[in-house]
Amino acid sequence: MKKLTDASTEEKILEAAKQVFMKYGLYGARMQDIADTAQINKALLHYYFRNKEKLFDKVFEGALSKFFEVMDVFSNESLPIKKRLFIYVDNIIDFYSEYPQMSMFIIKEIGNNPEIIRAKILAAKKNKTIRLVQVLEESIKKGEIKKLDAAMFMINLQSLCSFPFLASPMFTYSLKSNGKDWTKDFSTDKLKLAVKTFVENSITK
Amino acid sequence: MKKLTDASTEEKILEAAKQVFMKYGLYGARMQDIADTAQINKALLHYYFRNKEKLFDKVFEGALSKFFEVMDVFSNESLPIKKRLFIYVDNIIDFYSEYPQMSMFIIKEIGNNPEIIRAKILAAKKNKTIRLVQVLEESIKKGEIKKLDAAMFMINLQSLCSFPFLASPMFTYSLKSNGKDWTKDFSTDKLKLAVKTFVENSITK
DNA sequence: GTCTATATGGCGATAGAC
DNA sequence: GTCTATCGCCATATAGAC
Repeated sequence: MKKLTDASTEEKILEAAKQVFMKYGLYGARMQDIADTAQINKALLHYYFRNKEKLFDKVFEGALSKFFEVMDVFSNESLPIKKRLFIYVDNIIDFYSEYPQMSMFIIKEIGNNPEIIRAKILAAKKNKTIRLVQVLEESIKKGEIKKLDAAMFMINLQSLCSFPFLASPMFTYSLKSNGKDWTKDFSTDKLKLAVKTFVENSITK
Repeated sequence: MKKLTDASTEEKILEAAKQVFMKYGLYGARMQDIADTAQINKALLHYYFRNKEKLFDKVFEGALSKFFEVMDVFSNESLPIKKRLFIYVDNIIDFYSEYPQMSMFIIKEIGNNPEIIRAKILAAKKNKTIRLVQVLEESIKKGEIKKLDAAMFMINLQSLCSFPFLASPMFTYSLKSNGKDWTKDFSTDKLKLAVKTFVENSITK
């Protein structure tokens, strides 16, 4: 979490908005809450970003471009598939620990107005081409990955990396009921390890 | 989706509420939307269920008891761990294909008011005791599952089974961009197979 | 640019006729 | 039980002083 005191008003707002939107979602988030977090007046939010939706979009755009940076590892053809997958797992989990609700946002936004999202994504990814599924297909053909549909492999991978961040309230709850303290036990390092274990077991080399 | 025309007003409301709450969540859902879906007047919602929260609770209770029925397979001590895991995967995926937004539903409710949820869960699961984590721990000790934190194994499992239903708009979108037709290709059977493949690879026997 | 005060609108909830 | 009309709150958004 960035310090909010030594930044420009605009930066303070964006950082506060990121925190609050990520915690409560677009509808659950309150402009007053964002203003309080940024330690500025509520009217300033509208001065800088006109309205709630535009402010949300700014946060969303920032997240998207980071997302595509992370995906870029799959365009590095020189690395072996296992190495690329492991780097991807590390990077995407770091990304989600900064934007825990990001996958839910993308999901909802895509469901609501796919054309707008398509434009935003095209703008964010610029010249980068994401070929995750193609890369996986080639690896499966070459026998580097155990026989499994490439699309399903990708879905499994995304599930393993995304869901724990969405579901952390549930795990906190259910593990506490089992006498575990999730907040104390959980770390992104543990998650990275767990995901890599599952992924590695489904790869031959 | 049940037919709404040939049902009692109370049933029509509950079915409509289920649909709308599932789609938009507690805060995102609009009473007017529920009334329109049920094809009745908004005031009737309050006549039958007093307020929004109580209506939501009714929907939630129905969901919870179904959920615990599925979890019950882990209390069957006579089956080997692999068999239990596979049955669980089949059942939970069938459950989510009927209630695709259920995990998000539970996650949000737990995040908002955990104490109330704790009471509801205790009421719903009645005499049933869920020991998923304990069962996994024992299996890891016995060497039936490759060395991995039991809690993390459970999280991986939940991720694999839940996330694809939450994220189906995203996969539809991204696979379409790759020239695949997800809606045509995807089936719960494929997902069951993919999850079992990942799980099996992380089990020794 | 930043603030206080206020307008505007949406939504949950209620009153009361039928 | 079902409806129309309306209340009251709260969150977004704006006006206008400084």
